[in-house]
Amino acid sequence: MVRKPQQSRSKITVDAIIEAGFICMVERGMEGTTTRHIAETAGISVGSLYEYFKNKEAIYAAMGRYYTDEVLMMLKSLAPSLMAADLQQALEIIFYEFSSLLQRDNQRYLKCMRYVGAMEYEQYVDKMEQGLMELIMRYVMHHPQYLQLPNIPTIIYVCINSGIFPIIRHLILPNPNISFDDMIKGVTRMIISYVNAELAESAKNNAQQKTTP
Amino acid sequence: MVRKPQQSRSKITVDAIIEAGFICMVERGMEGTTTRHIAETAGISVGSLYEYFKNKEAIYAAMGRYYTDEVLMMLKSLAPSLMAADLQQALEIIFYEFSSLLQRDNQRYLKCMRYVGAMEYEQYVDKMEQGLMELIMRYVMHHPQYLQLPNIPTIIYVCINSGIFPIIRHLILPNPNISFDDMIKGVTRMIISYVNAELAESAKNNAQQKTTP
Amino acid sequence: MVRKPQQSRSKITVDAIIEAGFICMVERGMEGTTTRHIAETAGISVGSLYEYFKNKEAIYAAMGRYYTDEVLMMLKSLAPSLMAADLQQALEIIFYEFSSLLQRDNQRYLKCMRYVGAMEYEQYVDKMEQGLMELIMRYVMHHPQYLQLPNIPTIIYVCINSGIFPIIRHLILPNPNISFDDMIKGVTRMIISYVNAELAESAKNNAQQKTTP
Amino acid sequence: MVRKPQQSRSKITVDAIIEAGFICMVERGMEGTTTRHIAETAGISVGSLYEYFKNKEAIYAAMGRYYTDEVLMMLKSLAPSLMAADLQQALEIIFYEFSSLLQRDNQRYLKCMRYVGAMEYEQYVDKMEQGLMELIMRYVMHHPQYLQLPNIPTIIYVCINSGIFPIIRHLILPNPNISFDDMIKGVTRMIISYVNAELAESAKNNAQQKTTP
DNA sequence: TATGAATGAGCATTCATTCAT
DNA sequence: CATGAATGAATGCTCATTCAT
Repeated sequence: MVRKPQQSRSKITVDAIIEAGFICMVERGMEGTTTRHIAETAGISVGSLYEYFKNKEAIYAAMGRYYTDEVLMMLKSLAPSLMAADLQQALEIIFYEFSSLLQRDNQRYLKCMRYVGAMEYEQYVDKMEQGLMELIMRYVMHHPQYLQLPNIPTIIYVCINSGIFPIIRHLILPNPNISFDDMIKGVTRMIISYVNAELAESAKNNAQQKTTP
Repeated sequence: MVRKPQQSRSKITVDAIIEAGFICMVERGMEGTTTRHIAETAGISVGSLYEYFKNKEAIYAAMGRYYTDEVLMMLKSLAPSLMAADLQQALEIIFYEFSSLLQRDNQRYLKCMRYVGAMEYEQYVDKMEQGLMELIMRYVMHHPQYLQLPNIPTIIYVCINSGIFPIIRHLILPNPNISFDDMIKGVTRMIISYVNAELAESAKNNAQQKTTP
Repeated sequence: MVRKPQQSRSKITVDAIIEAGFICMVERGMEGTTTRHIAETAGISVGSLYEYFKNKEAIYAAMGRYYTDEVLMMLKSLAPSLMAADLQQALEIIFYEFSSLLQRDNQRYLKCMRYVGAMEYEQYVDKMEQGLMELIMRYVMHHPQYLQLPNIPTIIYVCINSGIFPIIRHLILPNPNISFDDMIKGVTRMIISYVNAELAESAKNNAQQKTTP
Repeated sequence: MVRKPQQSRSKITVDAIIEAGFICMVERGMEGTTTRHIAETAGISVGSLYEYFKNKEAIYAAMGRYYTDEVLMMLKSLAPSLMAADLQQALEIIFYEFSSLLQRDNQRYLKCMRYVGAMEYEQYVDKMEQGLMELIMRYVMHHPQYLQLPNIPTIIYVCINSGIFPIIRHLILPNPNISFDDMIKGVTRMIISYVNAELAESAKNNAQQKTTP
């Protein structure tokens, strides 16, 4: 039996550093996290840290990439069941999976979201959005009725952002007047209403176009 | 008519410091902003800075309050025209006014939003949310058809967050495929569809209840 | 009836500042005392403080003079009763009066003694020592048997310092093994033994001198 | 025979910092001594200083311990010759050794004594007093006639403090009328007179007790 | 390749002192 | 005379980064 090639020594250390970065972020916040802490947590020396990362910034960048990859992997693994689901089910699956990803490991990624503003996070958002977009397009292909939708890019953009941010917001700062589940339900209903309304309008316009000429 | 006495020297300096804080935030980001920079920008000495603010933290807090007050004032001044408007107009007014507030003075407030995570921003969010809530409730009173809506708190929460965050997001990181106006249009349509759908369902349920017994 | 001439406005303020200096010293220690605190406590502005004293140093100097004067006044007022007392009584009077002076007003002077090292205290010590010396010489005149003592300056120096410092030390850092009263009693006995021993030796030498020639 | 490994690099640096602390204290007094000065004098950077000491306070504490240890070592090394000496010799040995310790290295320790009031010096005093106490008890054991002394703790306390402080006082502020040697002689004679007087009284009391019953 | 001691620029903050009003 | 806002040098301390071993 052939062993899988072991992760290289180097890869292991890099991962340990990234992991340590997340742990420090959770335990002490961004302001309280120093390179020393990260190195200690990773079980290496500060010197070694700089062997693997040019500077602190680079560690944060790697953490961002790591997070992005996790999201993309999650989307990929979700794809099959999403394809088979109706819109409501699909949305709920995504929302709950995403929120559970954010909360994994002591809310590791959620805690980091507080500080995304301080980083150049355009790159990560881009990649994640692209992944979502792809997934949604595949979903539309599997459910051709949505092909009638006008301005698909706009609709997708609006749905993604109106879906994701309220979730993050509620996880960071829960509102006592409204439970997380209710919020998810609300957001889902909103998106479905929107899509249905656009579909209905599109249908009406099409009918008109056929009648008018 | 007697003029109001000029702003006291003290008030002027405090304002100058807050203004300087925003300017530094715009020019150098949060990490790059030091008390020295703020003092210099405000045209005073470091020593004086500490005459007016206990510490750096206190300056950020004052900036937060200042921003919050601006938002509340904007909402207040908008109230009359909103009451007279239909839902779509009302939403568009709010969204555009808010986005222009965020972009005022070299995107001063927008740039600060990047760092809200690093502060204790619960207090500001609370006050702003409360202001919005009040306004919405007044709107509902003026437009009694919306009183039929079930789960009003949930609906309001979802609409606020699904409306505001996509705007902030697009201002910070515009999407080349979607213009700002299209996004606003989309969000507005989504909210209206949502509200209408909820209204319709509520009407149906009411009808059923009357028929069934 | 003729009023006593009031203290001049200026003298009153100077005294208030010195008083404030002592109060701050008691309440916050030397490190914690700022010119602002002193001015506030004195009920005047910082600006005025500098009208009356060249700088902080000058305030401490004035406090030192004030303390010295108090000691000298105490010695003066004690003189009559001391002259009438025997050595043991005289010593105990001085020791108890001195220790109560140090502890007056929340141990004002005792607290200051902790910091004398930081000041140029030569001048104050000189004046106090001179006052004591004078008093002791008067005592000797009233009690001629002590004129027999050899090396009077040395004996006085030793008695003063061996008497005063242990008192200060015990007041600052009381020793649980030995009460203040026991310590005073011990010091008094020691000095008396010393003086008697020197007297005895002196007498013996004198006798020898008379016999020998 | 194998040489002991050299002092570790770390121990050397720590010692250099303590040494630098004393030098700065001598050259610029407590107020004038900054962490920067200490670091410079020690030939290291401020950063390194804080590798070895948590803060400035900790440096002063180490200096205090260092001084205390020197005193204890001195007492230890003196013990054999003291045991063999009579009381007068023993006292003079201690007084001269102590005064030469205080004056070592540009009066390093003497200069520091000026500021002990500003520190929490109870701990150091405790250890030193304990060392002295032990030594004196051993002396008493070797010279059993002193076991007759009543109130031994009081006598020891008084002798220690009446012996030490006048020495410190004269070293800091010499009295032009009294030479250092004369002062030592005086203090020694005083202590001996005191001890002899107490012994005599104790003997008398014992005699009385035997006769009276 | 790994280490961790060393660096020093930089930060927030204080406070004695000045001076325009 | 009195005020207190303004000053800015100075302080203790941190931490990302380097480099000799």
